[in-house]
Order: sequence, then C-alpha cells, then structure tokens
Amino acid sequence: MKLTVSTWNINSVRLRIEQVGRFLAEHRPDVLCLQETKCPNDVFPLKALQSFGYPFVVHMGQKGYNGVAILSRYPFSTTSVMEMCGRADARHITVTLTEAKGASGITIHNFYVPAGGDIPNPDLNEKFKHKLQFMDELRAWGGRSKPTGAPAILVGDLNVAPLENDVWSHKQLLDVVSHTPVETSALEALRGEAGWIDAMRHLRPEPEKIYSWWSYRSPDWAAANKGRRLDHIWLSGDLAGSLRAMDVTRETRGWERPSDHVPVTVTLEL
DNA sequence: ATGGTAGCCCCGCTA
Repeated sequence: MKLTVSTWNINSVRLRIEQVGRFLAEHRPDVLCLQETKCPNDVFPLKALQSFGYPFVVHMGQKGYNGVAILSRYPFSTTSVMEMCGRADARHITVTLTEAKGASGITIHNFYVPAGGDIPNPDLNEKFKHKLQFMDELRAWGGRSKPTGAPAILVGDLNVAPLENDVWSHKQLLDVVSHTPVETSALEALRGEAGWIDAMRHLRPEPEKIYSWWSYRSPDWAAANKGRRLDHIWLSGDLAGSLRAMDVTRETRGWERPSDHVPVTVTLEL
C-alpha cells in the first residue's frame, strides 16, 4: 500500500481552516500533522476537519500559542503527548496506525520545537536556552525506533535549518537563530544517533536548495526567496527503502492570508 | 542584537 504523510505549521488552525480543507482536497494525504494550531482544546475545529474526510483526529492545544494535531484517514491506537522541558506546552503528539495493512504499527511523532527567540545566546535569551534544552531532551529520548525496531516517522516544525542549502545564505545566517552551528550540529547529531533518515534530503540531496518557510516580514517573499527549511520528515531506518516521493507544496505560501510555512509530504510504498 | 509582518485577543507576547 501507499502511505502519504504531510506536515504543516498552519499558524492558527481556526483562521486557516478553509486552507486546510483545500490542501487536503487537492493532495489527499493519508495523515496530516499540524503545528501551531493556536487553539484551546474546547474550541478546536474537530467536526470541520473530520468533514474533510479525516475521521481520526487527535489534538493538544493551548490558548494563543503552540498546539499540535494529527488527522488521519486510517484508525490509530493510543496516542500520547510528551511533556518537554517540564512545561505543559503543547509541542508533541504521537499516534500509532492500527488498521492500514502495510502501515499498521507505524508510529508517527509530531513535534513543534521552540523557535528560540532572536538572540542566539542561552545566557542572554531564555527562549534560546529553552530551544537547546528541548533538543537535548529529544536527543536523550531518541525516538525509540532503534531499540525497539518498530517503524516510526518523525515530522514537524523543528525550527532548525540544518544544512547549508536549507537556507538562502549560509554565511549570512550563521548568527541567525535556526541556522547557528550549535543548533544545526545538535539537530544533526540527535537525528543521526537515533538512526533517523532525513527523507527530504534522501530524495533531494544538497546542493539543491529546499525551503519550507518564508518570513512574513519579507514584502515580496517569492521574488526575494529568502527561505529556510524548518519543517522536516524523518524515517526510521527500516522505512528508508519504502520512500518513493517527497513534495514541498510551495504554492500555499501564495494563497490569501497564508501561513508562513508550507506543507511537506512524503509517499511511502509499504 | 537593524526592521520588517502576522496571530493571539487586550495589547504585549510569540513567532
């Protein structure tokens, strides 16, 4: 069977509920992971999302900030939420698919790593310190794919552009949060140690430029094209051979009132 | 360590 999994930082799921519907109608992924839903649980637009053909939905939100959700066309079993850095932030949610033929047993982790503020110094900036601590905890956790051998997919807005060609100018962004050496080396180390495969780069290696985010602060994002690859899809090693396709849906950035992130999708043949 | 825009929902905080 084919399994397609998408990730999208939606930056308010309520404001952009129609855009979610349009993306789902046009691309029909089996699973969509959202970040920055910015929505408390009691006002989460569950019915609207289910009406798009995704009956199985889990979400964890809070007022105004953060928030993650997973929509699926297939059933999944127990879901869980990890509390990172001792905070009740809604930055992680996970499901395990149960009734999808070849995809049964695959666990999908959806993460929203802290952006980290503006100053790349943990002593001067509490938010950057939080981001580094979050990555330390990710590293210690690992994903459990290696010890158990169970297939897993990790997606999300990891808020780090790890490679030189994941940003519009490597040199100009070396001091900019999301591309500093301390962040890029931490992300690559924790990915490698746990045996995760970077699915996007597996299919489209450097030096091709790949971006998934363009700042709202750029007046003409498309012409300037000063993007960064902040959104990622990682596969446990046993799934690497099943990877068939990867797509960055750049066009959503040009929609009316867009998210600053665009969806990233992988297709697996299981 | 510039300023720029966007979303939250009360206006400053986070991105």
